[in-house]
Amino acid sequence: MANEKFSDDINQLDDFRQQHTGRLFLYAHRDFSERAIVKLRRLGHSSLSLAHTNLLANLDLDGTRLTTLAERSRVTKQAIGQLVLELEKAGYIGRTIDPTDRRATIVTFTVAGWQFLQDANQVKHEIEEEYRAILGEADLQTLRDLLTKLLEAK
Amino acid sequence: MANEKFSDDINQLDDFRQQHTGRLFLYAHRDFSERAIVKLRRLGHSSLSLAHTNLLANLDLDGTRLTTLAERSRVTKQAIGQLVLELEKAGYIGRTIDPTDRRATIVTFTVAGWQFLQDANQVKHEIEEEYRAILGEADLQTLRDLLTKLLEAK
DNA sequence: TGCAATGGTAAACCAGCTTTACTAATTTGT
DNA sequence: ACAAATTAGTAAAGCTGGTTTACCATTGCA
Repeated sequence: MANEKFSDDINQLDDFRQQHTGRLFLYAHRDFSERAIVKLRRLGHSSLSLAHTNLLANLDLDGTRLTTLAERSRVTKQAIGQLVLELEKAGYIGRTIDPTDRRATIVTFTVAGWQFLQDANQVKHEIEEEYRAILGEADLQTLRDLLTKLLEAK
Repeated sequence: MANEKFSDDINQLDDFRQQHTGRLFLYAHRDFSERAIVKLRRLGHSSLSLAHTNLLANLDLDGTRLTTLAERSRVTKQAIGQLVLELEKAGYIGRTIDPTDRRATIVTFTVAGWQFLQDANQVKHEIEEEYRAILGEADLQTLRDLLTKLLEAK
């Protein structure tokens, strides 16, 4: 069916076939995420993933409000709420009611959570080391800089 | 609670706070995806997104087997099956049984599907033009090259 | 005192897949 | 020639990492 109708356009297909940049971004994220999860599992952190490490990295030592965490992580408070729930189940954080505002929840580290944060940080460094081995120090930095520039221009 | 226990470690937090590369990839993909969906909607293609464009770009003019599409798109045949279903509902593709192998399905363009493919291609070019405006021609190419190198090294 | 703003929760959905488990048709090995 | 393995595809659930819509409880301000 398509043959006769579209044969004039066949030369366009070469252009269509080129992998678009969005697809490269998707695969890159998944690559990083998969590497991270494997490493976290090996360090004994099951059931948690990259998203949780991001939350913990935004937690102050003396505890942080959920809404503040949401702003810092650049996601909705509902999303943070879900991550907090999972981290709480894993025993990595605790919640207390803010005495100065009883609507608010203060999220704090536990000892296990502090260990998770350090392990997550190590994982991050390991993966970036792997990337450095592929691209070299300068090009990894270039990649990060270009992505940052692209996202900040939005 | 955390205050006394972890105060020695406070200097480590600076390192923890650095946005990891995986997060940059995630946001970059979402940025591309959002731009694409907005543009596709404006061209009259509702209910379809980036993933569908990727499938269509791998369709031969005379039709292609579902399994072949999956290999070219680098996803599972289940994933392709889902996309095919949605494209079929939208009237962009048709399916026929392969007469030489009755297990197999041949996926072909419709006229509307061909139009969608051309529109999707235009959208891709528009977004990359927007990125070019931010990074410049050379740096956009560098970004693409670095991502490709990273993914091929896997 | 009343009502909007703020902190948080609940449930459904979106995007783009994968894993697990299966059926039907075809090919291979003996 | 016929059973076993392989291949094409479907079905349903789950995963990663969120968002939107709708809501309740508390607080702040006029």
